[in-house]
Amino acid sequence: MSGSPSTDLNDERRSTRKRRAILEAATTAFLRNGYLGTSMDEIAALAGVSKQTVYKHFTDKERLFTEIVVSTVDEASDPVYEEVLELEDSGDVGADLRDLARRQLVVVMQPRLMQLRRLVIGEVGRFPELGRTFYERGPGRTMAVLADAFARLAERGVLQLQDPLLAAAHFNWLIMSAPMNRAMLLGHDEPPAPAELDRYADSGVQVFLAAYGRR
Amino acid sequence: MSGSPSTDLNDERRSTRKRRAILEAATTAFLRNGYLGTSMDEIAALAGVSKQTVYKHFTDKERLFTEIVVSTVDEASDPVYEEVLELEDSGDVGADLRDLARRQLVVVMQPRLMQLRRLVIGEVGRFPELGRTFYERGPGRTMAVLADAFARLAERGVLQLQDPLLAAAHFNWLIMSAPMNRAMLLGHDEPPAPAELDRYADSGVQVFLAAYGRR
Amino acid sequence: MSGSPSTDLNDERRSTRKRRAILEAATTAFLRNGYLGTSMDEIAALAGVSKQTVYKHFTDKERLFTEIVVSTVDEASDPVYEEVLELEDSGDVGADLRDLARRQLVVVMQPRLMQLRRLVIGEVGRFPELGRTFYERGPGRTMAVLADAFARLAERGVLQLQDPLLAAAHFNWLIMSAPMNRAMLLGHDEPPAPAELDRYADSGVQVFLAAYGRR
Amino acid sequence: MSGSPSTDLNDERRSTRKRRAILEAATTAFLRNGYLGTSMDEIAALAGVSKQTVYKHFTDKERLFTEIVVSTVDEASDPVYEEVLELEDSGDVGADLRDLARRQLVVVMQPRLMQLRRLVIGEVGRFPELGRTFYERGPGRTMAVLADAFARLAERGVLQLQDPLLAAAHFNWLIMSAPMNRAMLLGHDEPPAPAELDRYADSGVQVFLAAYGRR
DNA sequence: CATGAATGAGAATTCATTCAT
DNA sequence: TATGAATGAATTCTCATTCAT
Repeated sequence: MSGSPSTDLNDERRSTRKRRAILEAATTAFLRNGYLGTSMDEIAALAGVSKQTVYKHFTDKERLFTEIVVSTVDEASDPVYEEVLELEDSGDVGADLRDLARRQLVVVMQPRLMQLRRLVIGEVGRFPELGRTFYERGPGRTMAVLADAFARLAERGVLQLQDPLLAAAHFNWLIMSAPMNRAMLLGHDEPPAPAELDRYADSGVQVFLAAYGRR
Repeated sequence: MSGSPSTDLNDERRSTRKRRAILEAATTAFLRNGYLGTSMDEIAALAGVSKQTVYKHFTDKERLFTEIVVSTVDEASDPVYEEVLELEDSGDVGADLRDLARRQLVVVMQPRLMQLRRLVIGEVGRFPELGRTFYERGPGRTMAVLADAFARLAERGVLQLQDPLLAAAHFNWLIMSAPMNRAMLLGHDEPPAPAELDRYADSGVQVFLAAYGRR
Repeated sequence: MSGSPSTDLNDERRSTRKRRAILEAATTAFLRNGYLGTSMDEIAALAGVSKQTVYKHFTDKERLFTEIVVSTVDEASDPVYEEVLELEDSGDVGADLRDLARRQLVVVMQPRLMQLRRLVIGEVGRFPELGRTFYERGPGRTMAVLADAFARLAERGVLQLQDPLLAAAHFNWLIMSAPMNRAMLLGHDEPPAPAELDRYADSGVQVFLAAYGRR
Repeated sequence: MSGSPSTDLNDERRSTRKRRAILEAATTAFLRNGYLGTSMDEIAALAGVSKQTVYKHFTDKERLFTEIVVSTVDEASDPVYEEVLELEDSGDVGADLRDLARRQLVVVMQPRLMQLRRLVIGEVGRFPELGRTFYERGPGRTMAVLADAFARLAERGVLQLQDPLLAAAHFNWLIMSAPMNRAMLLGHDEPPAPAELDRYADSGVQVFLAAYGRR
């Protein structure tokens, strides 16, 4: 029963709802127009709240910016990270790695992540810590777990390698650099055709295995 | 003859000198602070000329920006391109490719080029054609000549490959991606230690040859 | 109940009050100094509001300008138009027309209308639609109703005419052109002496009736 | 004889040629874009001379402006004035006046004169003396000679009138006001069709004669 | 004498941030 | 608490006029 819920609860919910609306609006705007290219007015209008409310929640344009960047970095890179964690040894390394590579590429090439990458790179001068954050929670973290996985596979004799981290880097960039650099500079913001991505993934794995596979 | 030089010549020289001063100032400023983060006042002051003079020479902020970007792209990517052209077959492919890779890395990792890359990537939304220009005159061109060179080596049986362009992409990114992505995001704008670069180059070539070298 | 009025109402009133203040300031400034000769700073200062507020209400200098011109045109020409609507046949056409002519002249020669006319004419190149608006809602409309009235008088045999619109034009300009052209070019912005206006009105009507009155 | 003409003469001619070029350019620009809407740069460029040269010849923007306005007023109104001077009594006043009216309308409605009229009217606030000049050398002068002519015709009994100046005003505006007001506000800058002008002229004369012709 | 540059200011417009209601 | 207004400065661009060469 109860009847109308307490005003406090309502307020709290309204507040968090607004907060989320602001975060979404800010993310959209910043990803599209960059830090300087986005105005607080724009964000407030897009979120459907007053500017005051924006400031109440985030004190600062800088603060709002770093907040949305950090949370978008996490949100976008977690799936990539988790893919790697799930890497299993089915007995056919080639198949396993191809599978991993394909899935990773799909996630990494999502428009939102591409835009985020551009945003962070473009603002490295102004916000160096955001670059570091992006690197560490993104490629850095991915390559670190990948290195762990490779080390385990090497112990079992499935791969042959001295430096797991180097191997992880090679794997990572062999697969992603070509499409990513194209997308980054050519502005292909629709995710590339899956078939094309698969080709990149498969040929990358092939090169990787020629160097690191069992002879 | 001789005596004092003609006024016309002086004027012409003064004009081109100023033009160059503006270009340099603009390049410095844009590379450091981005498109929106740079004001025309700043550029004029840095160049030691009046704002009018800037506008007389370049009509527009946009125009000035694209001009400096395009010319910096050329200036910075030409050396990379020429390295590849000079690739010769000394009988030891490994040595040849290592040599090429090392030299390429040094040029590509120059701070100025890194900043330019950041600048262009950060402004792809506002200036898509600059992204295309950068890609085509930069990595695109490099990989195209590299593919040609690889095709020749394959004809002589020195390399084994089906798709020269794919091989070129693999070579290119195997060598450059790791340090470049670090530098791009971590803002290491001093060129990385040569020894470190050499390691990246050598290990990249090793992987490449495992896949594409004669068995 | 009652007590202090609600904030919403206050806001609304404050907002519309400011809006009106801006419109008045803009009208004054534009009428006095023309479109280019008036700055937004000036208008804001004159209205006692901030520049932002001006822009919030009107987006644009152009928009503000056209808005004040259109509304001033209406406000100034409506009385002229209504004079004509009230034209009645008292049995003495001469007296009726003289009366109409005198009253019309007084309204038309008001300083504000003179300045508006100058403003619009001077900006016809930049704002052609304003010229059209002025013509249609001003002399065009007046002459159209006048033509109707004349047609009715002709039906009753009080006037003799073939082309009511032509007769209306003759009436209109016979009465107004002489003083209007003087005022327009000589800048007499104080309304001319009524006695003088009456002479213009009466002699114009006399000529008109010589041509269109019953013989 | 002679050979190459003296440098002095050449200079002088070059100078006057440039002066004329500047005047033409300024006239074009001012008539098209108004006083504030025209920049000295624009004029210099249009005249194909340097800004310095413009200033050497005319000291000031104001001076240049008043100069071109005054000379354009004369150049444009002289023909109107001369038409009236040539008014002769052929025995058929109606024909004579119709002839005069038609010719006057054609001259007065020329685009250049329309633009000049707009320009002067629009700038009356800034340059009141130009308004006066325009009035005096334009309609004022025309009506003055017209009044003289009418006085002579009245002496010979061809017209009946008390106040020649008033009759002249009536004649003048009866004929010109309708098309001129349309053109002034509707921006018809191509001269109206001659047939249409003739209708205005003829009907105006008809009304005039009904009032001032011999009974 | 004429060209390019400089000056110094002022235009329109926008912004981040803070009051007042 | 949230809205409209204000602040105060900055930005791009343009202008009339004057030096210097």
